[in-house]
Amino acid sequence: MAGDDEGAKTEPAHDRSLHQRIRADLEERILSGAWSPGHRIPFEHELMAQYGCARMTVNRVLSGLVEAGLIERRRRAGSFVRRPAGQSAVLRIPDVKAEVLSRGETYGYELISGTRRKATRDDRARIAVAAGAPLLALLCRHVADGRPYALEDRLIALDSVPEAADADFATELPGTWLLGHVPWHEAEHNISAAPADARTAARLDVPVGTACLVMERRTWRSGQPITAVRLWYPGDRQKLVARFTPSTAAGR
Amino acid sequence: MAGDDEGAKTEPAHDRSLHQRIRADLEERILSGAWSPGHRIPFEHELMAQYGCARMTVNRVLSGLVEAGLIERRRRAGSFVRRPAGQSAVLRIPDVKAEVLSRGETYGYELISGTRRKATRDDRARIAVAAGAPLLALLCRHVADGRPYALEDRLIALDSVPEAADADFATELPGTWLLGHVPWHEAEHNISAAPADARTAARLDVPVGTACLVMERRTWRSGQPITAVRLWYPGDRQKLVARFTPSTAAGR
DNA sequence: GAGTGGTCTAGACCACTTC
DNA sequence: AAGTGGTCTAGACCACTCA
Repeated sequence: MAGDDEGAKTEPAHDRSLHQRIRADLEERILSGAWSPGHRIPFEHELMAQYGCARMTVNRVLSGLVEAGLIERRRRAGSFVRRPAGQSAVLRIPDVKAEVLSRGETYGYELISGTRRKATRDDRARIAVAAGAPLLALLCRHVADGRPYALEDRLIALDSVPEAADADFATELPGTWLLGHVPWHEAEHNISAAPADARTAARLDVPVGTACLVMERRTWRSGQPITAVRLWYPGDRQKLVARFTPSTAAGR
Repeated sequence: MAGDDEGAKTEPAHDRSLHQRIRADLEERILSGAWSPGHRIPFEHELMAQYGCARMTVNRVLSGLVEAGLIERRRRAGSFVRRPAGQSAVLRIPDVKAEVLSRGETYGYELISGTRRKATRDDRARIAVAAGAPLLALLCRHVADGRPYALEDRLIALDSVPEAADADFATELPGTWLLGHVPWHEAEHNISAAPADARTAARLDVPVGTACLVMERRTWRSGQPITAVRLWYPGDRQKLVARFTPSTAAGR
């Protein structure tokens, strides 16, 4: 009958749930190379027999592997180990404050300037607002252990987030404030390297021309531009991101 | 009875499957902010009633949202919209060849040097092999539309991948070759900015000191180091990565 | 104690693909 | 035509947590 079990569920609290154990089993075989790319993994009914469970259970596991990008499935043909998608990788970028704190350094923040203006031609290359739309332009410095860590150059579209005009960015991080007022959003990131110009160099307390890591992030909410931010990190000091990738993930 | 339907499945090919429609519905509400962080979304039995389906179906959707990091669930309490995890983001780095081709430029490749040596102290800072372990050190140039695009400085652990000693890296991309011979692996990435030293600048045909984007990738397979690669991109030319993130994803 | 989510079952129908 | 995966059902038991 439904809900009962013949061996599998008599010991549910052993370690993890059944589908987690099956998932781990299959992942191990794939990641270790025991099943190399192109290999056909057992059919659902075979896995049912091996693990003594219902088809829904193995199906759930296999669907998860598809979502993780580890396998692909074709009707009538079976399920196959996928080839890793090129030299691709999934990275994760923490926010600046978390980044500094995770390095065990003290974090500080200063608002250098905050001005309201109508979008210029240059602004509109960074943030897709109408010509003349009101913007808030912020320049902030992130400090780690007393030394400049990153320079933040941010535009906020006041048409999309009018409350930002009244926020006090001298005490509150713009990124944090936005998170609290614009719950979920889409973002696009762009990483490049550039030499520090005179003003940037002075604000970061590095020589002019220092190679900097520049991270640009543009943010939308339902198609409306919210903010565009450029973060300048002195590249000679320390790095930005590190992340390992057990799977291609996020492919779809 | 099982397998039959009362309204939902009479029109299965309409658009997407039922759980995909439910998922899209809920995601839209969350991403648009209609349900802001902390909001309690309907209980499973409420969603069952709303969509006229079985609990497994809504449960599958909600489990997916948990995996995507959009919601969190607590027994007895319910399911709640999560706050976006900091300013984090999931990026994706394509491999160099795909990157160049996707820009619509012609791709070229040259092996500058390939030598076999025992691991030095400097090597071991980059790749965690035993002292004196055999390494293959490769230096390659990626070319886009005839101009140097990136410089690849790679170490391969021959203990882990002995076949690499016989590969012809003058004609085959090291990254591609490794993908074909070391199916799945874990990788760690590190992005920084650095000025081009004299040799690097010459090989990239840029002035000495040009700010470069440096991407370092270290790769393991079941704990065994496979390869460590440094990619130098002239930062003044173009960028490296861009990616948008609808959800926190990959959180676990 | 009651209600939530977490998990699992034993079936079912269907679409699609390959044979 | 046969067999695969894709999806869905109507239950069930359990663990956990809150009131």
